[in-house]
Amino acid sequence: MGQFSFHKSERLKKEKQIKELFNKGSSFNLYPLRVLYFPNSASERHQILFSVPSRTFKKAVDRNRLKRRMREAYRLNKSSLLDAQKWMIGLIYTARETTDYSKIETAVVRAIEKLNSIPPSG
RNA sequence: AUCGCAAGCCGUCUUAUCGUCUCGUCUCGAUGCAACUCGAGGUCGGGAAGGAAAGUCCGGGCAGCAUAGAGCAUCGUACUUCCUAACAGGAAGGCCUUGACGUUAACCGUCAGGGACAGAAAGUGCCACAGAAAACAAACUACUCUCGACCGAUUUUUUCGGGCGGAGAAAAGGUGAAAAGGUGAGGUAAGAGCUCACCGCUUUGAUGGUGACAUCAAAGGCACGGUAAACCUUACGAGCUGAAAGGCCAAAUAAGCCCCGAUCUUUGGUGCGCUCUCACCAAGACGCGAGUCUGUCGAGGCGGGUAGGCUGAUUGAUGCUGAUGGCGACAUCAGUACCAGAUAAAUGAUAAGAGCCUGACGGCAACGUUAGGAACAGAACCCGGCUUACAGGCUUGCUUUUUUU
RNA sequence: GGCUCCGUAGUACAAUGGAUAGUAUUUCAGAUUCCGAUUCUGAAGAUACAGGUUCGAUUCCUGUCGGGGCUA
Repeated sequence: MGQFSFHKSERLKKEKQIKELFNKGSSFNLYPLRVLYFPNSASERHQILFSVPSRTFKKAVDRNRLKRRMREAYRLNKSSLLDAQKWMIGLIYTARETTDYSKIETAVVRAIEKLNSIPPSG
């Protein structure tokens, strides 16, 4: 598996895991994103989900484009995420207007740096 | 050539690097006698959003449930004929209507639009304000005198005027969206379809047309205001629920408790929203009885458990090309193609170039340089329509202005 | 994905098809007060949008736009 690939198994799909992430996970804001994280016990890999609220973006085209940009930024930068702790990560787009790819990429890079600075729990 | 309108069609492309989904193929691994099974992968090959994928406004396919018959209710549709699997869709036609042009006193004709276009002489309701009156036509004002008595003038008779009573008639009355056939002539005390001509209306008949309807003729004499996108009537149609439907596999099962209702025979219940017919079903004990207990059936709640995968699901009323039939929507036949299949949801990111559009500069022009822009919008079981959004381009028709022959 | 309901002043609600769209509150101005509050007087402010039916539409019909609710 190449270092820039992004396979299905790296996505967070099970409803139980998603509920666990939203109920027990910690979070921080990093414009234009909000990052949720929680230690992952079910998988050997980091797993991530991307979300754009339909309340703020009514057209499906806009939602899909933002999710694709977030996913692309994570795919190209995920190799810098340390493997000491396996995380479940949720990236939620909270800004009210669309932003271009470069701004999303810098936000994702800073989010990964912040996750690396968190010490692994027990 | 230019400006606008309508209809139809198209609605960016190429390359490089990294990456996603899917089908095939190959390699490796697992189980194994063997694999058609499962998993991982590849310098492998093919494919991957739209004209509206949107809104969810109609109609079907497909699936499950329900289904004894009749009537009613409810919902929908509404000029005619045809197309279609079906439709509130489409085609052709009829009628009404708006505008322009032609000719004119009009009728009429041509062209371009619009029309939810059954029934108002089956019944009910409503018609504000204004107006005499708003719906069985009657009252009021005004009108007339073949009438009556009275008063005044003249005063012999007669004649004139006035109000009162009576009779006639429904023509006039500033309103209003709408005023009870219209115009003209006759007629009359005054008038009136009272009579006549033309127009309109109604009825009947004939002819043409599949039909909506049209044309012609005769008769009736004016009754019949508008509103059905008010209730309603008539005709026709409709069982309900939607892929979170449904099927298979795996996993997990849980009894129990509470509460309400029904239940034992001249009655009650169930069966389709209601009624009728019809069919089917319906316990024991105690007690005179009311009722109580046990049981059965049904609805709800508490409690406890599972919510993962496969299928449905991408070959179809399918697309393209041609021929034939039809005014046309469309149909038939032949050939050819396989063209997304995701499921916390796949098409992206970066860079370069070509073409397109706009502005600026240079140039007579072709064109060049430079800066910017590229719409509406993302499949979610599948089709046929409708509606709405849309940068830019192409074709056809009509129109405005201008030039040449 | 499917079903369903609703759009009236800044806000919460009214209004048989009949014209000036009403009530409360809010805002503004004035009066009262030494200054405020309260109170009084006056003013401003709306039928989501576009068509149609009707003499006349907030109301009836159709289509857009927006919002809410339900649904394993």
